Amino acid sequence: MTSTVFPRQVRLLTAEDYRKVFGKADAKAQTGQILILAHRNDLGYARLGLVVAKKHAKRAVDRNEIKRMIRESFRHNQSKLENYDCVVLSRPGAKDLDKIQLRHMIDKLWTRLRQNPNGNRPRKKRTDQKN
RNA sequence: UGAGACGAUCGGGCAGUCGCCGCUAUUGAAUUAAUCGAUAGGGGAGGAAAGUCCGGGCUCCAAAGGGCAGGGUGCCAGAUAACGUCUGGGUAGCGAAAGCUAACAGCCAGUGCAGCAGAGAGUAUACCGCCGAUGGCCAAUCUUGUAUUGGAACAGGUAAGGGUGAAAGGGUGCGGUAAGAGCGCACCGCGCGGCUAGUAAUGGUUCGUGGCAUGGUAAACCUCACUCGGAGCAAGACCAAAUAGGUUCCUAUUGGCGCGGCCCGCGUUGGGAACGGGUAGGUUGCUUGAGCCUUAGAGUGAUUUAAGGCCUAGAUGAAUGAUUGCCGCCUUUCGAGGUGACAGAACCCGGCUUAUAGAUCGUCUCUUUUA
RNA sequence: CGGAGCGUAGCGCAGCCUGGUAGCGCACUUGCAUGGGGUGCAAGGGGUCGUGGGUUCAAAUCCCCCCGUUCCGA
Repeated sequence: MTSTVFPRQVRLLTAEDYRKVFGKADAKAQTGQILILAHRNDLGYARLGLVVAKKHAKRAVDRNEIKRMIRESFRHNQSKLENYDCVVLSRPGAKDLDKIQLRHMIDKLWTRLRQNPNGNRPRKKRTDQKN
């Protein structure tokens, strides 16, 4: 598989796919603005799903912007992500970042997800798994 | 040139690289279909895509005739598929003008409402004031009377003035009167009628007539005129797994259980088949349309007629992006930085409303200033 | 995407239909009762009625436009 294409198979399409990731996250990485949850699949390649809440970014333009940046970043980094199904969630404050900051942040998060799958810094322990 | 009014258009451009979503053509996976790829070509957010405030198309449901109730609209005429939209005209207000704004029908059909203040708030009223002619009261005078003069303000009259209020029942002047009053007259305003211009709203009038009402509120009930069935593409149509369940038939003279002493039989259960409903999911609806552009004709105009040309997003955990260079524009501390504002299609159109950096074009006005 | 509501004091709600005075409970402040607290009694403060227009003499209330927020419908 080439490293920079983004065809249909690498997206999470059904509610079932999302439920698996939310039900049991094998890895995660986060900052104040972005949270990534991941779950291993049997397909041999990584897939991406997006959740950008209307509450966090009021305007449709902002939501599209965030989703496009994440997708673009995933496209360039997907070969490193093995067979993870990733769901990227926005958090309040995501809309206040400009495009460049957002891009750098996500690029770093992929690396962190791979190197440190259980990934929290100890002081920022968040135990609740709701959503 | 400056200030301003109205209308229209645009909403960075070109090229390269890496991606995403439809379409068309060719082609591959044994073959048809479906599906999944490959290559090439061509397309891919807006003027508001927004708010969902109106109106239609389209779809299903209901009814199929009429009325009531309820909602909406509201100067007149026209445009339109339709409208609460638009155009033209009228009236009123604002502005120096170009122009702009107006839910702009009816409270002389009825019912209601108007707190506080104020004397009085709707077939007017009498607090202060004014008058007190007339009828009474008191005093003086001499002519002794149905007298004259003066006084008080009892009855009474009054709507000029003060005061209250958002609003006090035409205005000004003259006459008139005890004081006043449309009580009378003139002018202005108003109502009704006539004549006249206009399709009409409405305007004009050296015409006649009425003394003068007909106060405000209908985004109060209401009256009048016109109009409206309900829901919405998450509508609707089609295909249809797993699991559970329904109907019908077959199978077992050789299954189990129950009814029974036993057989037949019946019920239930097992196995199989068919049928219909239908969830997850999928397909469709889904983009050729009251479409756009150009020219010509009709009309003051909205708009419309004819001819020719064009095809211009169709996603569905939801595409339309990222990056590099040049040009253009803006800021600048001359190193450089930014690329804009409002904002992202979700069945489709016609409007309205709201948000909006900047740029361009056209028509028109002018109290001032310049030529 | 479509369709319904709701915004009033710090919090939860009345008042709106039928226009003139914004009220109730909890909370808050002060005083009294108690040695002190809780509790009780009495008094008091606090509201651009979400925003901006319009109708009206007068708008929380009637009518429009915006802004939040909640709930429905595969």
